[in-house]
Amino acid sequence: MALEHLFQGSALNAVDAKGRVSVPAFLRTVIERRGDAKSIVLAKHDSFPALSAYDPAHAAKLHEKIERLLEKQETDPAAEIEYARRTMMAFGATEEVPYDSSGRIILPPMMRRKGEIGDLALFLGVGETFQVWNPTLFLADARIPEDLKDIARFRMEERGL
Amino acid sequence: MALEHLFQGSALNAVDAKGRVSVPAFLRTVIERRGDAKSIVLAKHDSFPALSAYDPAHAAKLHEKIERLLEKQETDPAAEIEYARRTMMAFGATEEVPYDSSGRIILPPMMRRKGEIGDLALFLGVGETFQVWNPTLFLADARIPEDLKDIARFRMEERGL
DNA sequence: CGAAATGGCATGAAAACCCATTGAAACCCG
DNA sequence: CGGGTTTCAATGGGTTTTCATGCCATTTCG
Repeated sequence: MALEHLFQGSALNAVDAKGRVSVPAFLRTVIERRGDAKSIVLAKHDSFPALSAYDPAHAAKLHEKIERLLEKQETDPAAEIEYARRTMMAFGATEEVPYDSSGRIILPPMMRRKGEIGDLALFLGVGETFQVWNPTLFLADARIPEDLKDIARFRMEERGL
Repeated sequence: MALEHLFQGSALNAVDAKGRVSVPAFLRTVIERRGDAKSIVLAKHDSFPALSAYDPAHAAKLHEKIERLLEKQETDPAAEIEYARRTMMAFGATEEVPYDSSGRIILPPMMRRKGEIGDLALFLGVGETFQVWNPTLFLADARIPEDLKDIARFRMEERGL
């Protein structure tokens, strides 16, 4: 996977009264290089109080991965439940949201709650996916390296906060 | 298989006095991208007290899957019974229902009973298919991950329940 | 004729769309 | 290298469209 197809970088954008946020342009270009969809898939992050996001093409790959797991043990009833759980999480617990011509999505209320996003959204590219954080929670999380927090602090100062 | 052809997302819709429900628009668009039918096939879910649903074109794939299961265990007589059971379920115990111009289906009474659907229907996209749940049963099922239940709870709060 | 099924229309809320502004970054060119 | 200009990203606001759903008209069938 070439670097042009990996998500990287950070940005701090405003969430407006309608719940709209601009997806940073540098993330959109990656999305559109990885496929031709102008939308992102949002999910609750597995371990952080934040959202995990990726392009639709990546979601399709996730699906194939799950399908292959099933093929290996399709007669086992316990495996069927496990398969059901995974597909439910991968697809039921996610939302695909298109961005408009100016690159904005509307943060679905459910995702906004799950990620505890207020009126600021910190975007963080992490390779195959990117994350969306409430910057305050990011700074408060003990598991986040200090150098990364410095970046968040810088982004906040940039806008006078 | 691209994401444009996979079911994902969730919604909680009302079942009216006549047993009609709107199939969420984001599921209908997938149905109509996978074929040109404006209908869905309903079946009792294999392992959950819920309904499993898919587009008519998907029924053929289900059949192939059952065939493959049979070939793996041809010599086992119990497997033959299992095959017969699955075939009967896959085709006999299903109903195809069209949705009207406003996207509504009439939940067949039998399916409504099988899925124990009351006056609320929780739709959950899970890739190749989607599920229709009584949200109360969904919340009560020990096999469902807590993160998914949060979604159901949110959908209920959204409509003030 | 009455009850139930079905199709079409009306409404309110939410989402998609369009245009305008601002401020910063990229660019150009002497 | 510097000053001016152009481009583009982020954001605000208003308008149109779509969706879910209630309601009513029409049909169907016992």
